[in-house]
Amino acid sequence: MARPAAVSPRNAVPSARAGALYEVQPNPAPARGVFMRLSRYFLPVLKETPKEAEIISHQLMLRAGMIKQQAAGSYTWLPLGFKVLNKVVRIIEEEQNRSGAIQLLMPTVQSADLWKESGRYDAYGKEMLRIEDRHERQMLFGPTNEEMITDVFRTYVRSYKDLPLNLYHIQWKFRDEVRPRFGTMRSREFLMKDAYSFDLDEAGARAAFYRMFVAYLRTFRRMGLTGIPMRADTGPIGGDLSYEFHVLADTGESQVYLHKDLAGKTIPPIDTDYRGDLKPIFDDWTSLFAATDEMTDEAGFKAAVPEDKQLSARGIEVGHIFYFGTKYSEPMKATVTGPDGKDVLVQMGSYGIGPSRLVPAIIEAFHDEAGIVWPVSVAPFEAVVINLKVGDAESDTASIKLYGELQAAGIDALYDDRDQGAGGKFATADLIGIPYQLIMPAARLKEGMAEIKHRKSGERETLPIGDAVKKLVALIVPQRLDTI
RNA sequence: CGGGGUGUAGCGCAGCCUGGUAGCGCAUUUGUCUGGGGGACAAAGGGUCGCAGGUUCAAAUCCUGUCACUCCGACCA
Repeated sequence: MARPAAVSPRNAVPSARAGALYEVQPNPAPARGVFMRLSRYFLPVLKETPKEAEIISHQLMLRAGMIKQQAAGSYTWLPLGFKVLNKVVRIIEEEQNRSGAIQLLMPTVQSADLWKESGRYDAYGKEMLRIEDRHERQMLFGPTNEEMITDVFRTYVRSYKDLPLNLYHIQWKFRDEVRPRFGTMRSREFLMKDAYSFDLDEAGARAAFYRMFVAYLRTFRRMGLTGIPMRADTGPIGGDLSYEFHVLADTGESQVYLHKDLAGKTIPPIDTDYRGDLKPIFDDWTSLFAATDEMTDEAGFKAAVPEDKQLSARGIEVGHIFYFGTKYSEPMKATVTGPDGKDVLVQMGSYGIGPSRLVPAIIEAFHDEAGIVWPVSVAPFEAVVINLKVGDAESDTASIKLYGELQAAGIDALYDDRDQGAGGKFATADLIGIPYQLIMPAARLKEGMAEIKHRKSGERETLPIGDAVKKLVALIVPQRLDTI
């Protein structure tokens, strides 16, 4: 958006380039629906819970008509689910772009050759889905893209002046998990945002890491979550630059231990300068203890955190960022010419977020007995107009008018015009988790009154029809969290 | 990959042990009523019982094989 398309990497001046890269970008308007009549929409909700669903998010995603299983660990995203997934993706894109990362798109099916170069073709094991094409060439459905992005990089980038560079894409991946489960929380085919940073030296790589660290804090917060960074295993690379981001939820797959204060910590604001030194923010967050059971144990935790600040919980891993130096640039010979005229191997890092896992993670965090309770920022619809007496001229007219006004006010709204009882409509609205229900009670329309139900609190308020749209806008807009 | 479980109508299930030609609830269709928490009444449609063999006069049911899904464990965004 902000970056001139014609700038050749080769000629780019670092300072000018950095300016373009790290400019704070305005948020594009959220996608709005067209006239969305529920009677004409495709929303196959289920009254009963399919037996295969074990955890609440999986059950609710099936019941709310968000997903349909097609095979073990592989799902169709039905319209409602896809809408949420896209909102999650949009937030990720906004925060990645804001941090200076640049989006591209790499293929899902890759040639085995690249993987042989890095040595991972043999190392990866059965999780990698290997395919043979008609010419009997070895292909694979990508489980990740380090090799490919390194190939892109080495093809075009020659000079240190083109650094720093962070390229990301959001693409479907496939890992042939032995045991997929929990719906899209752990599917074989899954959507992943993976970013890859390229820097001249470790100091640069560290700065790139901090940028992603900050972007991640902001990304999860904007979805209503607190993503807590936890020191993770760095493997053979070593160092301190590997963090997993976990969302706390009872059904989380990992046991996590953390300092209580992390759970309510304020994130870096929208005007955080990504060109500046972000180490203080990193230090601030990482000075408080947080680790998975892979990195610590009960005893270590108790020794590190004062008793009244100890929080032992379950966590869902929703992101992982790490620095791996020259692990791929070395075997794949990705070098740039430094200021001294000598070629150096680029320092790389990679940064993943799983949108298709975030959707169930958000549901794990936000639901009640009646169904999902979406945060506004990722809700499939921000509000639903419930016409309680479809077919009644007065009721229809008033409902359609208000729906139109909501749309005009930029609210992503749904109109429930199904010809059925009130109970069914309420149950559906609650189940699919629309944050605000604008209820049109036939009996009170004559008096010019309507009702707003807050999904989260259950609170209902009756108000003049003329005030309803204004009120909903005032409630919804701040909760989009797109200016925090 | 080791150990269990399950495949019967779109979904949830019964029937299987003790073979006799398939049933319940929800959903769907039509009509009437209803209209503030999955409403009522009436009528209707929908299933080669996962698949392939075998036993038998006869198989959803018994036997063999196979496929799929799923749960527990080891592994993972």
